Amino acid sequence: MYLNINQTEAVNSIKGPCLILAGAGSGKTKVIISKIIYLINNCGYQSNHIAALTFTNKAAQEMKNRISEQICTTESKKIIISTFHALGMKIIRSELKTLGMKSNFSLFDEQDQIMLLKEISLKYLKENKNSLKTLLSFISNWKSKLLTPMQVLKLVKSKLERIFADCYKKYDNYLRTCNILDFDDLIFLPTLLFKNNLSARIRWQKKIRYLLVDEYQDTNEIQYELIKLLSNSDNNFTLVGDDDQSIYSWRGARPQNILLLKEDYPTLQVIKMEHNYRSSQRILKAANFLIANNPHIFKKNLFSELDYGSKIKVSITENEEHEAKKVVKKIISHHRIHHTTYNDYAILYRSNYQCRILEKILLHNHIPYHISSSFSLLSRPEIKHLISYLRFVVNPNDNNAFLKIINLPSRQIGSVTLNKLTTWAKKNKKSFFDASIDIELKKILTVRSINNLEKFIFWIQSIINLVELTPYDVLDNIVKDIKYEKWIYKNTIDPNIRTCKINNISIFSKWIKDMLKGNQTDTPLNLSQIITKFTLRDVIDNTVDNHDIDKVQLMTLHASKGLEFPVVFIIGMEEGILPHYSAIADNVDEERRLAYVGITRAKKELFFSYCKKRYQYGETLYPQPSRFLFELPQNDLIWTENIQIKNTNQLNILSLKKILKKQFF
DNA sequence: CTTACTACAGTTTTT
DNA sequence: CTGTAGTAAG
Repeated sequence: MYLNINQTEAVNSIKGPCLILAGAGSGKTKVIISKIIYLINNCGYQSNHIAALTFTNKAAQEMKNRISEQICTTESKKIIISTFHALGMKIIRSELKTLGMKSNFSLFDEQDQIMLLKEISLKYLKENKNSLKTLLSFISNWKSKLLTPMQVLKLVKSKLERIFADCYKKYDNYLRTCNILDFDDLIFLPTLLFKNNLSARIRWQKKIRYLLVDEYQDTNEIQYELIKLLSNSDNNFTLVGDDDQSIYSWRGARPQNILLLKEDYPTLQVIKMEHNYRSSQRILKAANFLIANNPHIFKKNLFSELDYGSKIKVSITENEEHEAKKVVKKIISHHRIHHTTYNDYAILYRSNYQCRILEKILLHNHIPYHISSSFSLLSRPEIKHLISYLRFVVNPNDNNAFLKIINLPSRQIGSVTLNKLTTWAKKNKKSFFDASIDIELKKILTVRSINNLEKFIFWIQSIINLVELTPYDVLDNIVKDIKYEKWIYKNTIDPNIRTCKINNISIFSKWIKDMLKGNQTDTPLNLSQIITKFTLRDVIDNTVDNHDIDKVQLMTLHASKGLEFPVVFIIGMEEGILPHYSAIADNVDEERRLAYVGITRAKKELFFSYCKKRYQYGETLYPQPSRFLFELPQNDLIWTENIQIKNTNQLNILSLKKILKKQFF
């Protein structure tokens, strides 16, 4: 692999802490991969002593793929390449004893968290999904500052904070007693462990002798702490980041971590990579113009030596359907003229819902496309439901799973029975499952309820006894016993959706089969591991081999980070969409970085578009073009029509409503 | 206890 | 507009 001077320096700096400030398209992944190979081949590191961390599964997958092209699979498989959360999971699983945990824990996703918090906060907060989300983010933020409920309770200032802190305490108690973890715990527990337990810390420092972190600007406080704790006395690690691509501050990411690093490690080597190998000069110029409107931590001067390239087009469209049609039409003609492949094209958007209309138009025109959403199959209700069954089988204390499966399919156990059950269980501090087998409870239930409940318990016990079988067989038995297909048949009217759902189930069970097969070298995954992998979305999509099939790529701007495409369309360039309503008042910088990420994905051609008219929730809006369009070098743009910049007093009603809502909240 | 209807809220991004 | 959650009738 050819490397330039800076890249070579970045690869060769293996003694002590090393920070690489890598601009978009400067060969960041290439450097990480080269460095890993260098460590193995030239520096005597064993591959199982190297860990590379990323933030998204997609990035981890990409890195795995690229590294297995370079070295043999047996070696590349030993390298830990995973997300922070997946590494946390690995640490927790191997430190169960030290942590005093049982192996059959459940992992809560956001929906589970909300469900639980709703229950907990019932007394304090009005039923309001918004306040639940706020509460959740408070708890998450506390956890990412390594604060326990007790510590938080001492710190609280306002009344509301006090309520939130109480909820945090209850929430935490609940999780611990039911043997449940949430996403934050996957970082929290290992960090706390390493802080308090030196031998555990040394154990892992010996295991991970060289640490690399991609997208370092996205680390939050606790992740930074974890990196510190994992690095041994020599501080041999490499962090790669770009503050202009920090787009996860809503998840607690702190780009300032880049600055802190210099204070914490005075010997830090800082290497800048400013040569962009991806985009035409014009595209890069546009990106630089845009991002110049943001404050900067480090000065950076990104340059390209490629052709100047063709002009950037801004297409003004009538409405969202017209917009989608224009994009698709452009792809068709471009494809024909330039003899490209379909996967040369990417359509990027701010929010997921924007892809629906595109999907419709693409389908209509028989253009192959692939939507990378955050794993669609696993978010389908029929699959989530099955996962709940599996979760309950592994951890019968998982009350959320219990509630989700108890009456689906209907077992004649309705809200009356469940209310009695849950209140009794709470009063007696038992899990719902333990409560259902308790003789005391039966005194307050009707005979019919008792019978129905006993029938269920008897059955689920028989399934629990199957856990020694393969996870695949467990699932198979559940699906058969609850006559799931029949139930779906009965409850789905549309025959297409019906087949789709039934098909999803077989895909799902095939996945489990594949996961068991794929790991034959190590000990096979158990059911608990499989479920947590699903919850973390840490699965490879085998249903479509995206690399072989030629498809137009559709994804959110967030999902596009780290990828590149010859031709990029960014749609919905409107005030309210990009920048998003919720950010217009206070966080435009991050939206700008988002636009920056989108622009820098493009290698050769870039298209923007926006609608003059848009329908949302049945309302008609007349959005203004995004301010970002005006921040670009106008000489490099071609607008499809002359725009009259309207009086911006004419803020549309919806955005006004949203802004007001936000301020009052 | 289930079904069917009505109202209502909601779309930011990910592990 | 669409999907969900809560309510009233069966």
